[in-house]
Amino acid sequence: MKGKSPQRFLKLLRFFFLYIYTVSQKFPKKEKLKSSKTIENLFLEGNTHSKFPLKIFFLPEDNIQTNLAAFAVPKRNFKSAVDRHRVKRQLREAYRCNKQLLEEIHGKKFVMLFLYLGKVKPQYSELEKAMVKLLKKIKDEMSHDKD
RNA sequence: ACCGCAGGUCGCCUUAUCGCCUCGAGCUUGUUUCGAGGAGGAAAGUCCGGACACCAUAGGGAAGCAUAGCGGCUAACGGCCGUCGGUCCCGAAUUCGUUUCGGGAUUAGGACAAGUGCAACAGAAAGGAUGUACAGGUAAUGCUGUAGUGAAAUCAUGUAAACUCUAUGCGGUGAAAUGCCACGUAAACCUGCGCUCGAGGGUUCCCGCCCGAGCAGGAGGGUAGGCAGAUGGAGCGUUUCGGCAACGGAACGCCUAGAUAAAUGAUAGGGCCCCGAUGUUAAAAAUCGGUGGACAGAAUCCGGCUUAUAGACCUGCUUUUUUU
RNA sequence: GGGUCAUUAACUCAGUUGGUUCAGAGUGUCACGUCGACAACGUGGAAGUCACUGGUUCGAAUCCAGUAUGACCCA
Repeated sequence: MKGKSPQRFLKLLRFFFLYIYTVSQKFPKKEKLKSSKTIENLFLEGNTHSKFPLKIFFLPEDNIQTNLAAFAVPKRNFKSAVDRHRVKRQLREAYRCNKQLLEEIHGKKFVMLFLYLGKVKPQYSELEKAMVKLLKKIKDEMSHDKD
């Protein structure tokens, strides 16, 4: 009984934090980039940034409701489908946890594609670092343009 | 008890937080709340066989492909089971020439007495051609035997995973099939062939049958969304009966992924197992360390085959050691 | 999801259909010659389990089956 109460307190605290900071950490179907036409357009006209082991293609788009994101891992670097899939999932997770960085720029929406360039399976923490760095870079650039 | 072989089963567990997909329910009808479910034995390779769909409710012949002792199982099969023969290994008996019996492994195993091809080297001679040595025999002769060469030597020579023949089976395409809905454009332009004297199509060719006004190429324009197909099935489990077995029948119970730029995850902790080190006479316990926990991710669905696979468990057989 | 091919010396390829005489060419490489020296040229040599594993056969780079790797095609 005595041991339970601090644990409960911590739980509540965590809930509080999550509620305040991450308004929406969800990543439903609607936020996935699916149309092959827009992807082709993205490759043709989009800008790129890279921070090893990630590379991002992005393009501002007007007539969409939310940011759209897609993830890719080349078959050349990972032969096993299981490994490819796993890296993709980790990328998706990293984006999901950090996508609120982009939502602070109001008015502009993006289409983007993350490409994994490494040849070995990554640690999640490295991926997350790279992801944060890239998103911040875009944010800075875009808010600069606005001014 | 240990080692090896064969067959079979399983193939990490659990807690918290944050997510993903499907289905059901609730209402405040929304980027919501609650509940239930969410990868494999190979999902893999795509090597076979089906179901299903469309093309004539699929015809005749040719070509092509596949299979190959015999019998059975099956929706079907190139699969599986049984059995005969061949080859190899082990053991026992034996007249020690080998043969017989038992056990195991393996086997694409029809036909060269229809025709054609090929048969290196060696050898006299490799299929219509000849003849060495020795012995025997004859009226006479490679007429006969042995030796010698070779995988094979006159014996219907060997070879069909050589062409081929025989028997059997196979129409084609493949969920990117097919049907419906929505959106959009160009029913336009150029060249060739054709419109009942028939282009073209029915996915190799010919015949037959059917369809019948477009077809082929060029440049260019539009779209590349949704729903059905599509997840209840040759389904799974238990018991029992028939059968040597593969498998089949009956009864009872169960519902078990359905994505589509493609869900089934991420992070942190605990346990279990494995490896290494410390420890100990030896073992055990304990402690510390490990990007340690195989192979691998459904894509219309089933039945096989093949290949990859850390570790754990079960059954049978063999060998060695100890005890009785 | 479905289909078609390839793999021979360090590199680029013949040979494979039709089996034994069979592993060969060019480039590169090594040695020698030529030259005062180098290039070029000439002569000679080395280098391969014919991708791997089985099977058929007297005999397999070649025939058959499986595996691995690579390439290409189909809306």
